[in-house]
Amino acid sequence: MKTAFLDKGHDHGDCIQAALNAAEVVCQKQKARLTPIRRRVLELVWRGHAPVGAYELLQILKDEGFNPAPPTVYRALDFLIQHGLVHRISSLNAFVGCSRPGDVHDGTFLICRTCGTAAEMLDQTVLGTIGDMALSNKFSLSHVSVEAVGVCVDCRDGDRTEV
Amino acid sequence: MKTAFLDKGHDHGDCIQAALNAAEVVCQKQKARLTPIRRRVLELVWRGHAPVGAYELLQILKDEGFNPAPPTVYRALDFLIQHGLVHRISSLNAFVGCSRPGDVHDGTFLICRTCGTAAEMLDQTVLGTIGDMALSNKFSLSHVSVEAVGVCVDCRDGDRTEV
DNA sequence: TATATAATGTTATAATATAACAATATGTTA
DNA sequence: TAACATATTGTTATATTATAACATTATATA
Repeated sequence: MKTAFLDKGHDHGDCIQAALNAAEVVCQKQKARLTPIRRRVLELVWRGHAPVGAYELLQILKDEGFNPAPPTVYRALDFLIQHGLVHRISSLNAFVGCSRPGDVHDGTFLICRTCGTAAEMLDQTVLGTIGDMALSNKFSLSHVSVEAVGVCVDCRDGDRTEV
Repeated sequence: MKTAFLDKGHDHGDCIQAALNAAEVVCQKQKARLTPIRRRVLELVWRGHAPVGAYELLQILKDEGFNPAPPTVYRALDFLIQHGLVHRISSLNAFVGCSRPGDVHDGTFLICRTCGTAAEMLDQTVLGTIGDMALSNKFSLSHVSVEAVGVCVDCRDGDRTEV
C-alpha cells in the first residue's frame, strides 16, 4: 500500500530533480524569479524529507562560498513558501519541501521523531474535517497547520535511524 | 448554538477561577505542587483567551516583584503543560490555558487573527480523522497539534478588536 | 539610457529558549 | 528531630531563531 512516507530505498535524486523542475515551471507561470540563491535554498531544503532549520541552511551556504547573512536565507524561504514550494513546520522551527508544488495549500504532516521525516498528507480528509469544524463555529478559515508527531513504520519495524 | 468561542460578554473572572480551582484538584490528584509561581503563571496565562508569550509573562511577574529570569517562567509553563493545564501554540510561540484541565490531550485550536482568541475545539472529530490518517500510513501517533488561523464570528460581524 | 522595481548585501538587534550550576525548600526516613 | 534525598527556584550565561533598517546591485521597462 502507498503511504505518505516514501520507501527508504527510493531514488532521492529524483525527488530533488522533480522539485527543481516543478519550481521552474511554477515560477515561470507566476512570473517569479527563481534566482540562484532561491534555487539553491530549495535544493538544500530537499536534501532529505526531514525539515531543515534556517541556520543549518545558512551554514551550508557559507561552506559553499555564498556567504549570506540570515535575512538572505529567510527571504529565500519566504519566497519559496509564498509560491507553494516549501512548508514551514512551526513545531520544529524548520522547513521542508512541498509535495504538491505550485498548488498553494495548507500543510498537514506526519513527523517521525526517530528519522525526522515529515510526510505530507495530501489526502484532503483532515482539512475537510477542520473546515467543517470552522464552519460550525462560524469561523472564517484562512489557513491551517497540522503537525502530528510519532514514529513512522520504517523506524518502528526496522530500527533504522536515518533517511 | 454553542461554539468553541465564548461570548465576548462572558464573565472572565469565572474562567480564571475555574482554571485555578481545576488546577488545585489536578495537582492534588497527581501529587504535584502548585507552587506560588506556577499558580501565578497559570493565572496570568488565563488573563484572557488569547495566547500569551513567555516574555510577556516574565515582564508582568517582574512588575509584581517576583523578579524571575526566563528559566523560571519556562519551567512553570512546562509544569503546567505536563499536567494538562496549558497548551503551547507553536505557530505563535505562545501559551494558552487548557479548556479541559487535567485531561492531558492534544490541542486543536481556532485562532482569530483579529482579537487573538484561541478557541480550543473539544470535539474529537478532527483528532479522530488524524488518527485514521496515521493508521492508514502505519504511523504510530504520539501527539498532534492543529492550529487553524482565521477570523472569529464576533470580529467578522462586530468589528470589535479585543477580547 | 534613464528610471523604477526587485533582489540581495550588510549591520545590528530583537525575540524566544535552554544549559549549567548554586541555593533553597520540601518531604522522608532513621 | 537530625540527616538525607529530592524537588524547586535562583542566577548567570549563552544558544537559537528571526527581523528591522538601510545600502547596494541586478533586472525589467519605458
